[in-house]
Amino acid sequence: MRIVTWNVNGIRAAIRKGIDKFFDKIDADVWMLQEVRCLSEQLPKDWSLPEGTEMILHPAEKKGYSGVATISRIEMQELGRGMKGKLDPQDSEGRVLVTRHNDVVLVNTYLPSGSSKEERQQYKETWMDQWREFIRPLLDSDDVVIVAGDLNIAHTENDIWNPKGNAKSSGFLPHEREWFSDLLSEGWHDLFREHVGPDEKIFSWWSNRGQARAKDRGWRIDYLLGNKAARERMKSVEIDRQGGLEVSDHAPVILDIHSS
Amino acid sequence: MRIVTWNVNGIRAAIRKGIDKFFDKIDADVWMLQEVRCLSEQLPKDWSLPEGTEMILHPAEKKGYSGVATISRIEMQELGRGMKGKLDPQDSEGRVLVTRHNDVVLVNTYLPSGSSKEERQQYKETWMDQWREFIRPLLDSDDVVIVAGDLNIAHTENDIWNPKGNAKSSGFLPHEREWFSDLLSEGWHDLFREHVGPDEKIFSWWSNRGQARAKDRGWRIDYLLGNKAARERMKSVEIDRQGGLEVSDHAPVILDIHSS
DNA sequence: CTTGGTATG
DNA sequence: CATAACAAG
Repeated sequence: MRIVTWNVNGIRAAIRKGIDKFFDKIDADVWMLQEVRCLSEQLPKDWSLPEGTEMILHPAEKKGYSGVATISRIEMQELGRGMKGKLDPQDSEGRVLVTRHNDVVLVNTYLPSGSSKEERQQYKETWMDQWREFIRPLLDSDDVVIVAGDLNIAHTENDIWNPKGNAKSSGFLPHEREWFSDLLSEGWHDLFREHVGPDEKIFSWWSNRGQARAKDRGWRIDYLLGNKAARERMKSVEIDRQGGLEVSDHAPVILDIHSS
Repeated sequence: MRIVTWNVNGIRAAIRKGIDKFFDKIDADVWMLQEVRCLSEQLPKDWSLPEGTEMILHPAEKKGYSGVATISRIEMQELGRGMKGKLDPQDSEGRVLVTRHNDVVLVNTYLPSGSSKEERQQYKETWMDQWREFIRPLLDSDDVVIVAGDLNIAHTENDIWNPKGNAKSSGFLPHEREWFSDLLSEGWHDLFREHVGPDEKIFSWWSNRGQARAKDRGWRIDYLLGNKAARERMKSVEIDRQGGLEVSDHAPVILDIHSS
């Protein structure tokens, strides 16, 4: 079974740039997309989902902003939207979508960015704490649980091109990195990192400014985190850098798990 | 002496699309541009005016909106901005710029559009009346006086592709057309119309919607109006339809006058 | 630098 | 349908 997370940075732009080619090429069972920036009714009329798939789209209330969607070619059951917490009980920003696909539970997540203003950084941090609480009960499930998406945090110095220069950047602040470490201490597995080992510097996002993409000045902020059952079923994880060139400023992160 | 009026629909876009080619090709002494939608400091750093010319730019206060500019390769003296009336004494929308070029006085005008909402139609009509008062004293000048620009009104049935279907459209309302007739009764000469005669249907603007440009479904709303002295010096007037294809949704209107 | 929304024409 | 500002990332 193949599961992918991808921040598409506007699904309509992604469609124009040929996202379909990647749907075909990567041939996944489930796609968790973030930042779709689109309501269902805004999808181009002449576009259709990959053959045999269905999509659950959970948009933000604000048009053209945020929003996640999960596309599946295996039976999909919606388990919920949002975190039911006090911060944003209706998940008006379209950031969390939970689905079940047989014995696999997926939490498609788009964690807020804090880089625009201090107020949003505060929001991000409150959100982070609430999300950690929200996913905690899933840790001990016997189901394969994968919480994945754009978490807007690079964890280690090997998850960012220039750790020194970004020590004060939102997304690489010491307490954000600690929060991430705590998450792993609780029992979540950073599947890509565990698959490739601690030393690889491989990124999933590159700024559009300057020559960041060409010079591979990126960050790894797109994750697949798994519980014990997921870790045991993991076969391989890779990042398709090509998708981060042609379609989005993020690359798809691809997980293969052994069948049950 | 060659004098041109042209609504460029954003001078920065016009520069990208090759307005310089038209500066060279048409080789005018004075250009009256409307809808420059630009402050001086926003002009591209790598762009320069045609050799030997100077420009007076009178922008709107609101960024990216309206604004007129006059470019001259002969000595130019600024006579004033705005109409000094009560409607908009500072001409905050950048709609009127008066210049002198030896014995020629030019009133570069961008008359408000009324098509967005009724409130703007009211504004347009008040503006029209005030402008007529403003230019009236220039009628009896011994100088050549040319009031020109985008007047946002098609005068006769030969100034619009579909007079029947537009009888209720702002820009072709009966009272707007009457206002135009009154202007001519006062003594202003519609130089293009007097040059080509009453029967020609030649337009200066085409909507960007549909196939209006391809099907020549246009309006003549860009004018050069002259006083008696101007009428006597008139040699020819033509509309360069090519400029309305390659650079703007409006075409340049070109006046040649005999030298004094 | 790019997305998408909006105001204006 | 196009220009340009803007908010957001």
